[in-house]
Amino acid sequence: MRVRFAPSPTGFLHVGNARTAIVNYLYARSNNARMVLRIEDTDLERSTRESEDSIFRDLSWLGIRWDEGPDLGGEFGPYRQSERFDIYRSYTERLLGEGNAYRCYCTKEELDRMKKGGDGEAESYTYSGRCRSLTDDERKKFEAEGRPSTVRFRVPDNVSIVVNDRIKGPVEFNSSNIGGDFIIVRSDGVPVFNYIVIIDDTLMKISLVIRGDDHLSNTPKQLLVARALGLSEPEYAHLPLIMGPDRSKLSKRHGITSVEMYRKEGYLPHALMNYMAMLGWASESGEEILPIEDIIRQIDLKKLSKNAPIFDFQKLRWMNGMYIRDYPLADITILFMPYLANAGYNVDAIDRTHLETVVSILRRYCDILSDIGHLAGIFLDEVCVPDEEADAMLKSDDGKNVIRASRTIIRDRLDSANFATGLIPAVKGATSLKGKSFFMPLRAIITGRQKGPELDQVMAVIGYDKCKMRIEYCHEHYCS
RNA sequence: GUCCCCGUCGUCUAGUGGUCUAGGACACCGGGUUUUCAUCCCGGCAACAGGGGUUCGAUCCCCCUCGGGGAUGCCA
Repeated sequence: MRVRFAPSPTGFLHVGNARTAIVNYLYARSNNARMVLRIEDTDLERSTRESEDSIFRDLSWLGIRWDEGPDLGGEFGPYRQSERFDIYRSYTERLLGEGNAYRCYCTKEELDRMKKGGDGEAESYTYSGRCRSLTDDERKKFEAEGRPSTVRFRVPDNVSIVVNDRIKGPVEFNSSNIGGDFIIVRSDGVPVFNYIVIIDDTLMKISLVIRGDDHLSNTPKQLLVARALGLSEPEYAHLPLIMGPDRSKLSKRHGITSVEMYRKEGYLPHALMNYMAMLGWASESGEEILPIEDIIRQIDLKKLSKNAPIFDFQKLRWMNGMYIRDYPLADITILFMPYLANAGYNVDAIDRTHLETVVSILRRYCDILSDIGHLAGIFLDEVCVPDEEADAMLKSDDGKNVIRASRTIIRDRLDSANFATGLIPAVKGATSLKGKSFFMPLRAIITGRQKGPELDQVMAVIGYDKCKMRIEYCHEHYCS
């Protein structure tokens, strides 16, 4: 059994394509199938090697592994369509020779005119078939004029084509309404997708094509080509497209859509894969967060939803947070380090055990790794410059009272051994404040914020010196 | 326009001719824990698109309508 993922390298890996890749991968793992990575780079203008590299990197980051591809080779290569033109050429000659294809000399301008003329219904246009039955003389005349030509596939009349889709069930098309004779080779000699995709799928012995729903309507064209060429036909499974909140195809204007951006913002690959697997599928138990291995064990094409799901950014975020909280502490600490570095901390200089303690407290506040950036200061900064809320609190009478009392007490009555447990009751007694009017100012002094982890926990971690320094800082700024 | 696909809480889904007073999760709202916030725990709100059939009985099967999406490229 063999499956394939066939991206075109014309940009970053989009989450929609990523889901196709993920389902292919999960299916392959679950059925012990080989996974082929094929690069569909026949759009010479838009395809770039950089895109290809970034797609490889993003797939790898997600944890997707393939068995054959441009980077690994394999017995059915080459795996870039741009390196297979000779193969396609021989098929084109056969099609031409057997009358299943013909040269079309219509220019773009002529085609445009045909579209606009007629009924005025540009939308319902199908190629008129003007060049379908050119005489030898007419053909020679066009050639003599030096007219460039495309190659069109001769679509037979009124033939029923049934796609036995593993997700949708049988879908019937009639050859008479798939848009007429379609171009299979451009005037510059480069073959087009709808033509060569089926050649590659059969040559690469793909048994099941799992791809996006947007290809379903094109499948009859591909099947017709296969029949004309006598090629075997793969099975198909068309995945519903992922939608944006407005129910149109998910795109940039809906939010982040590139896998690369999710990686950079601090989503975990397992969380992303788990979420994407849940988009259109449910586990037997109804659990939504489960190890990839369990998903592989349970996944079943028949259980995939036929509805096009809306991508729920919020739920992905939530799920990522769950992963962050469940991760082994030592590992998640390492994953947080680049984000701490990015926020300006010299992570290598910080004791690892201390860092793990900080992370163990702060990860409860993080849905994505980058969230730690604005929280780390509570533990890692020397002094915490109060934010707007904290500033207002510290300017109040209660605020100043607490600052003064804290300063006196930590300087004169406490040391590093007893301050963490002693400061709160001592200052409370000295100010005779209680409840929020006591804790909120103290929190503002120690952390510069009005919310965050429990104060005694913070103090125990930052230590006497840092605590004292922060109190002195506030005294200087608010009481003098 | 034409062809094709799809319609269960706001969202992702479970369910299948009676066990459905339709289950779970996110979001939202309320409560508890936290003298804060978040985490965590408990509770609540909320859906079978509409209309016809078939049937003793339809969310489930069939048809129509409506709604959404995709295709209709010398893009993939």
